[in-house]
Amino acid sequence: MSYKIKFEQFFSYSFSLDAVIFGYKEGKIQVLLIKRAMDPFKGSWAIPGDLIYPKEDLSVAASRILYDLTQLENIQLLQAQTFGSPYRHPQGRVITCAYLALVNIDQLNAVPSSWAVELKWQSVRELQALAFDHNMILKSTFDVLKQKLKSAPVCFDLLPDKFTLNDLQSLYEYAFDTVLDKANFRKKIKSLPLIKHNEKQRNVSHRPAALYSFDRLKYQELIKEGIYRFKM
Amino acid sequence: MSYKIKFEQFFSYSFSLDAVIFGYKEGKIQVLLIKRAMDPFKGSWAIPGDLIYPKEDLSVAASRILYDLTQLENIQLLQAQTFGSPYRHPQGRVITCAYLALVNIDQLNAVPSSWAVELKWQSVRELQALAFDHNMILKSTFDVLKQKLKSAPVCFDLLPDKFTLNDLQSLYEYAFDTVLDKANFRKKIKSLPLIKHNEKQRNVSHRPAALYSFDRLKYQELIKEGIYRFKM
DNA sequence: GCAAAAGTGTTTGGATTACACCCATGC
DNA sequence: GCATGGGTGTAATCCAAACACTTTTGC
Repeated sequence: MSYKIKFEQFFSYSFSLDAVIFGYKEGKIQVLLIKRAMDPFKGSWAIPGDLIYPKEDLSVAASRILYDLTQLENIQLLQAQTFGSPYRHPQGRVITCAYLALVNIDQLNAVPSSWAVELKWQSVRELQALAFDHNMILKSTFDVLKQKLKSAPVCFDLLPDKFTLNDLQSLYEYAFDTVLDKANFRKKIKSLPLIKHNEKQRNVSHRPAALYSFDRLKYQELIKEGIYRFKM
Repeated sequence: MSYKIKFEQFFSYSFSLDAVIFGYKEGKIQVLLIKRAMDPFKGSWAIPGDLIYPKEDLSVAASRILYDLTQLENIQLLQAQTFGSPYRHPQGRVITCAYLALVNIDQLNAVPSSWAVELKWQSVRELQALAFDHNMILKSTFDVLKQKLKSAPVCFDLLPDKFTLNDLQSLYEYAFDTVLDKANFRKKIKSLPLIKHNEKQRNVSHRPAALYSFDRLKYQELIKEGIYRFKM
């Protein structure tokens, strides 16, 4: 069988990358959205994303695009699903690959730039209609996040450096839309390398909770020794 | 910031799909490879894959490409990773998305066609150097397969309709490169909806093993009721 | 003292592990 | 009978769930 289409015509696609950035604030997992200054979908909220350059590697492009639109730097991006429905972009065939990252919202300063005129964090369970097929992309990427939360200690990327055990529990409860037993949750995480600080919560009208940090070095050691495997 | 590159120039990529087909034979997980009749990598073994058509959906294209090269039809394909290193294809920028499928080798008849001159099943743990970055693609896709084997009853797609419990155990042992306790393995799978046939193995110089089938309908029911969750 | 949330201990039943043992077939 | 794998039972242990209880803070 031979091609009915000339070889050159195959080179008529475009490829874009979307950076789905997840954070955690006020008990909710939130996603970073930008308001588009250009058509198509001018004025709509969208996941930050743009076309790749000809000689750019995918993950490098994802970082560059995220920086261009939000000024965020040094964020570890992870590949999720690829979307390529022929008519997903009104101006031509654009196949897009979603990347995801988990960040601590308080420790970074996102600023809208390039064609992003505005920027906001929106909780993933209260989303309006987004540009393109971005609702679908978000849903799929959130599923990848949930998978990650079960199998790797990425929850600590979402939390501030110092957090309470109840913060940690609430994060999992929000992510999986369940209620967990406090005592059992604490037993479960006992095997994790956490540092307990002397510091405590302040200005709460109840017993203040202890503050913890995740011991990344110790975690690396445990993994290297092969004794421990994270599982939630 | 504005683009230094004209919009049209972004439409100078090509996009391909690779179909990583896994089977199970002679106690080994095998992958379907084709021998390339064209440059680049003429004569090399490769994962079946080709360029997408302009108006084609990704999964549809993956099925069409698999059919073009191997005559295999009606195979459920599942998206895995996307690979887009700028120089992975010597003739231009080709980003590729890997799909995977699990098949029963004995129940299908793959025939090399189009530019595939030859075809073979090769065990995934004894691979030679493949064309392009296909060794990397295969490794990554095999990881996805292992993930699937843990979380969904896809093992039965690899096995013949009637199989012994030892076949099933050997499959998992090969996939995860471990040795499992027979008695404990059987206890674990007791919760699975298996049909035990009256038939037995033949012409073996030891006690013949009973033959089983996977009860897909019952499995669907169990899942719908939400009582059961597959886990290995 | 009271409300509110932090934090801990105990019991129970089900799953996992290790290991020993019996069974059916061909030769 | 014996070699070869098929197939099962048991006890020890670990783990998860359910739930009750104690502690510390602000007001």
